[in-house]
Amino acid sequence: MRDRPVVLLKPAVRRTTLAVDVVVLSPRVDALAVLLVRAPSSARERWSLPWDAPQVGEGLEDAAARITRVVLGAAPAFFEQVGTLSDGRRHPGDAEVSVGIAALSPAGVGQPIMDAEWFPLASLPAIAPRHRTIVDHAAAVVRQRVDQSPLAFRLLPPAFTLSDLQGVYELLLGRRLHKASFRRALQASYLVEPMDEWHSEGRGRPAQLFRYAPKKRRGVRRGVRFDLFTD
Amino acid sequence: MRDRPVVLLKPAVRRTTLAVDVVVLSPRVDALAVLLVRAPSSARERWSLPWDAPQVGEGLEDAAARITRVVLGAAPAFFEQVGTLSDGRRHPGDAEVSVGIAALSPAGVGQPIMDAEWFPLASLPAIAPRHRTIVDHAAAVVRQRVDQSPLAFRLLPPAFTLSDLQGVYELLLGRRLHKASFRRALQASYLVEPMDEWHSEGRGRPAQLFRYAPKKRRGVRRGVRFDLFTD
DNA sequence: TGACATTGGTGACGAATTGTTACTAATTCG
DNA sequence: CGAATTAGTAACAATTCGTCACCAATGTCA
Repeated sequence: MRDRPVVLLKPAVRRTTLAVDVVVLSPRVDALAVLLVRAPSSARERWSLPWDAPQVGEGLEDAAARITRVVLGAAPAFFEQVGTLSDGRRHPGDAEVSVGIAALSPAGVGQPIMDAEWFPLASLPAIAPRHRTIVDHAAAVVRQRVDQSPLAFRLLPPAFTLSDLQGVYELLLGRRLHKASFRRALQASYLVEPMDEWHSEGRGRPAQLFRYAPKKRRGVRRGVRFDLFTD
Repeated sequence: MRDRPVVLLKPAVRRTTLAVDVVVLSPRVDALAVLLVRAPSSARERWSLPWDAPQVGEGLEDAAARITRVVLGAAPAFFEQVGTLSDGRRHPGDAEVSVGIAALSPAGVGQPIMDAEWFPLASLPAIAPRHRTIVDHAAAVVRQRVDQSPLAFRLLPPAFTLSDLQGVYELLLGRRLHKASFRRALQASYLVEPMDEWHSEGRGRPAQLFRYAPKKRRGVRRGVRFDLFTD
């Protein structure tokens, strides 16, 4: 055991500079995309995550919603904090502390303002080091939560086909899923309900539309799944 | 779609007051326990979470480690951020923003200082509202991550019996597990390896000691488990 | 000393779940 | 019309899971 400090803890708050950095994620063709904004020409990198300080009395998620509305024109369907950073890495506004927030937005909702653009997660331009860290955390958090939270449904419009849903899961998980298994598991979960509409996309059989409508789950308590460990 | 703002986003950092609030968790007899410190008599509640502001240049987890060392005399085995709060709820130091951090410490490590005490998670004394929120978040995060992360091993000494391990899982999950199933799943996961030591606790057959020694997992990629949804 | 209580540990079997194959259905294209 | 394409499902085999039953090694106590 280590030596005990002689003086007790005398806690005190400290003033610091704070920013909320938002990773807006949306499914694009064949990849998850992140919304970046063009930085002022004085900045070191051309692009950055949308960010701002929370206003006085404004919650962190409220700030994230406001920032997203400004750059996308629509509030995201879902938020999740992905971590608060106070390492020394560079931030575009030189904030000492950054709160990273992932915001999920369905495909086709909103329209980026002139100075904003979607970039596939796998091929981002250069951004400030702290923003890079935040994006990586956001991707990791979303991928890790995808089968514990209805995240996938937040990346789709209210009505969707099961193929759409499977496609989003495949995007998020980064691997192909087997159609029959996917549907059987979904069926058993009572998470969606069929609508009376069909969607025809040109070729092939029209697909039935579903909506996210989770029913009370029967208490399916299972044993420990060590096979789910991620690290 | 909503109206687009006429002015673009002009991001700027804002100065604010920051605190790191630590939820030190450790398994006690039959329950998870939280370490609380006695508050100055001027405070509104008698007890509070250990907290402080991070020093200049000190990372958030580093601050949590320092705070824990002061009150427990030992650094925790594991940290996890459980969320950053900027709601209006009251904080003992009136910080505008709190970073909540869960710190896991094995049973029997360290010794609380005179003004600190363990309380079972289920029967805490009155604490500031924001601290209450942070504790609840910490418990939820730990319970949710327990079968994705080797959290349980961080609540045990380096050598432990399988009954000990099962006990920690039962504490965290809040329900009994079946011995044979638990061991079979653990076996298949290659997370532990047996040592050449046995532990005799008085009555009953002595138990073999194991250590946490995760082997490379064969890529057991499975289908989506909708049955794991927590909300 | 020898039953018995207590805790550790495992084989085995039926039930449930999962991975896969192979099929049917409904549509467009040429 | 038939081929191509996408949607949807029945059914079978392989695997995993929940449980029961049992054996092993120790302390307790009559």
